[in-house]
Amino acid sequence: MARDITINAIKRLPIYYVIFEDLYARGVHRVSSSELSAYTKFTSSQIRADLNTFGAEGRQGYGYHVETIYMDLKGVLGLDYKKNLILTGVGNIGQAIIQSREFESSGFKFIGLFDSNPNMIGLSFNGIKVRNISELEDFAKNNTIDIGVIAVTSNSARDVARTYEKIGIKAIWNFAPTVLDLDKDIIVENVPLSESLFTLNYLLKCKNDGTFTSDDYVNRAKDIVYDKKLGQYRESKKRGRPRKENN
Amino acid sequence: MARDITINAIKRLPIYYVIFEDLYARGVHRVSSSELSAYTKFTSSQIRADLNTFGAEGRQGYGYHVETIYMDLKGVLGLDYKKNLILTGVGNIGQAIIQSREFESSGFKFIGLFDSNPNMIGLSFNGIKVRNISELEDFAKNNTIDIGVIAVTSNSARDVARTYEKIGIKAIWNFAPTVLDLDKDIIVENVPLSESLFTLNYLLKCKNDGTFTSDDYVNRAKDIVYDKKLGQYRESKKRGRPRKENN
DNA sequence: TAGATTGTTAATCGATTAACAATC
DNA sequence: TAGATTGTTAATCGATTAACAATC
Repeated sequence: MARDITINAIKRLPIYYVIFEDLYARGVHRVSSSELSAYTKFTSSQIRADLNTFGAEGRQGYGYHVETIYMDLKGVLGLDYKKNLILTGVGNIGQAIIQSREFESSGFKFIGLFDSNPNMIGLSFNGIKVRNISELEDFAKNNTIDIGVIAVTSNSARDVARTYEKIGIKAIWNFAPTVLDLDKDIIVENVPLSESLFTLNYLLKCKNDGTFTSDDYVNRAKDIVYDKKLGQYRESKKRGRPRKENN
Repeated sequence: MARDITINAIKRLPIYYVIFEDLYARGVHRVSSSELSAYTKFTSSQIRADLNTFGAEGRQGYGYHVETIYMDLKGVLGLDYKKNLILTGVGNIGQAIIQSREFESSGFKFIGLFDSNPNMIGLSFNGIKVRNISELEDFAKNNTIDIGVIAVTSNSARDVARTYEKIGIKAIWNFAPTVLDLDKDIIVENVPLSESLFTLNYLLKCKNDGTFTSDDYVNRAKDIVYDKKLGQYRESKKRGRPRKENN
């Protein structure tokens, strides 16, 4: 039976997908939850629970059939059909995304590129011509767009987002460090580059500080909890079923 | 008194920092937890609790003094002193990172760029020459490196990581979609681009599916829980102190 | 002062996990 | 068969949040 699924579990599914894609490409046929645990650092219990959320079936004594689960995950995540993407802002990040081969095998295809810089307009990337952003509305009338990517600088991100909203785009992948204030029914996924760097730096500082005494805390294999009574950071207690007493 | 702090709260601190930086730059002097709630979609309770984790002081009836908290956050996150970065892989993503102005004001400074492509070696970005990656070990002997950035393709990411490990780098910002298997005392922050796109796509699919009936679920202002009894997704119940009964 | 807003507590839900029966 | 590993339950800890006294 399907189990409870939460946003936390949803965010782990792509992680499993990437691993299964790799296993499949390498010709691995079966994998157990404890092997997956080694790859992900999640507990094997959690992995079994997560895979169960979408009805993945393993076999006792065998584990999971890589191809089956890979295809299941493709289906669940919607990576088994074609998605049309457009991108605005053909700068460095934009070009990196367009030219990445990472997304093709999961059905993502760029069909339009836009920029406001006259030097960029007319150039081609991956066989796709860069158009003036003013042509976006017309383009949208003649093409089905599933996802809009924003790869412009912070200043113009809001304008681009509003244009996307106007032409009916319902999903936005945003690389600008800007909070977009859009209609509620538009899904936005931000890629918070600086936040990621700041977190890294903070953990490094804590390590150098001696704020954390175990490397496990820093690597976040374990959760960190500040214990008021101890007056210091400690590994969080395991949630879940308590370990059996040894007598 | 300092409150419990966990990895979840730590990850929110950079979010607050970015907001306070923006408020400060715009000359805003004070901000209340409920205003911050509007920006972040976190509850004002959570914001007050989070700011308390590092001893930030607000004033009743006034809120938080923007400059004070901004400077406090800088100190807490270690963004008030200089960090030396090197980067390997001066491709599109690499160039995007080097040329971003986003990190400078928080003390991050690139001091070395490396690549294995002969066409890149010798070029300069932001006044920094690209060196052959074979020079990295020597470079490390003569320079203090705080953070190593990996912006190469998946194939060579593990090699670069091992070189970083060898020369004693303790913090790695990894853009390659590759799990790095490094010594426990090295902190790795991955930037999982494809996972982010896959999550976006999944939420879009669920929306189109009708799997979620409220836009709030999709935008994740609310947590999503699959309720077995209802047989459908619903908003998760509020944790925390229960609402007072109205009689 | 009156109004606003913090700091903190008390309470609850959900995430997580060890165990183990089931079974391939 | 014997061994391995799943699927699921039962249990617990932590994250979260409404409330409200304190106080600027």
